[in-house]
Amino acid sequence: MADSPGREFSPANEEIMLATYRALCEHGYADLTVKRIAEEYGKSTAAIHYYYDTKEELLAAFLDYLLERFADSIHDVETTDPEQRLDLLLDKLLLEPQSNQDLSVALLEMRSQAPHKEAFRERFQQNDEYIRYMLKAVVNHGIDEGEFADVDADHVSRSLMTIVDGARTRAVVLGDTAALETARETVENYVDAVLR
Amino acid sequence: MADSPGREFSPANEEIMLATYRALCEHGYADLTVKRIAEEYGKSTAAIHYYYDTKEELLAAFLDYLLERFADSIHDVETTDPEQRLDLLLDKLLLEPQSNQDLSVALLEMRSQAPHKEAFRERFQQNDEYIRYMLKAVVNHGIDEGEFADVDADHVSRSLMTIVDGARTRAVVLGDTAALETARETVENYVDAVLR
DNA sequence: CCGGACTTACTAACCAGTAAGTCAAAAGGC
DNA sequence: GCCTTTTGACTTACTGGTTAGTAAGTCCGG
Repeated sequence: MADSPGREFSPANEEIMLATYRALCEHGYADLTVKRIAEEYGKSTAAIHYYYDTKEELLAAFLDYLLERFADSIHDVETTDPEQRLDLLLDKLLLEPQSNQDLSVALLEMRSQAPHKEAFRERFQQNDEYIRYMLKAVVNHGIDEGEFADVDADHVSRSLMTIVDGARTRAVVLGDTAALETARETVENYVDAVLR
Repeated sequence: MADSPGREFSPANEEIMLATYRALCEHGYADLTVKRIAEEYGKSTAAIHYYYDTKEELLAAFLDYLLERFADSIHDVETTDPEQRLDLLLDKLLLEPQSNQDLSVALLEMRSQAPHKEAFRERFQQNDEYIRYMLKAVVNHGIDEGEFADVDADHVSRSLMTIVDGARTRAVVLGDTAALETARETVENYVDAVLR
């Protein structure tokens, strides 16, 4: 699961990913051009096309880069006590995005392109599946230990992700900076009511 | 509150709104051009510019058109019993979008542009405020009648909208056709747990 | 002297918006 | 009731700007 294609990651590649990241935060996805990425990269647009034939290919690679890092940071939650572990996971999902508003904006723009771009859709689906898998695991663990009520872990984790996605969407669309914290409470209420 | 600017709605204007609607559903927001709207309209691009100086102005008018219609359909929920009325409102919010997937896709694309386009942001904010106002009203009504527990109606309505927005986002981004129905259950659980 | 990592210069396509002209129907004068 | 003029609703043709992607050449390290 580490890296899917064989090519990945000369140092130049990593620099292009970082340049794409900066260009994306600065201009948003809708105004993200190869030229702007090249400017952040400090070279010509043809230098970008030397590594990536098309813009689409570059952006697919960038999504891999970004989502893999996010999945890794989720994976690093080490606490094993279900109660505590679920709390930490929800913190990661809901309080992390506050640290980079520009990225959240760009990510929603990219997410909204999923219906039109299969490469995007696949990656967002895979990422969502992975996070829900982690949530299901901790919920089932809690059930086994007798800490949580005997619920449908799949349904609960879908509900949690719905609240997470809703909060992220509202934070971006409405500029509601409190949306994530509010949702952190909502999700706590929900967990209290359903799991305990 | 009926119509804000003075100009609105010669029959030609209405036809352009419908043409924009069709072009948007067919091509998505990212690929929405004046030319494509003109094709749906059956006239030249200059015919569009005869009525709207800029594309931005046209799209702002279109959002007014669309969101006003949606607000009207929410307004038409007539039941007064709080329990039943809340159910009907949530049905409208969560089961309506299933009927037009293409529009849902385009709307999320437009929502994701809110941080970059003030005209969009204002309109989505106003729409959200109106819907939350309706939800708050019914929750407070239920509290007054002794049907609901004495909760913070503002917080509850924000939570409900977070679930609604999350479900819509997931339906579009992940192509999860069951997301809205799943969220309908989630929201029912939440209402049960918090209000009763 | 060869090949990887570029650069400069270009193309073809597309975009929003404009300028100038067309045409039918309404308005106005008598 | 007829002629003329104006005006509203366009069309065709165009502009300047931007885009992703390409072709051909350059330079430097091994």
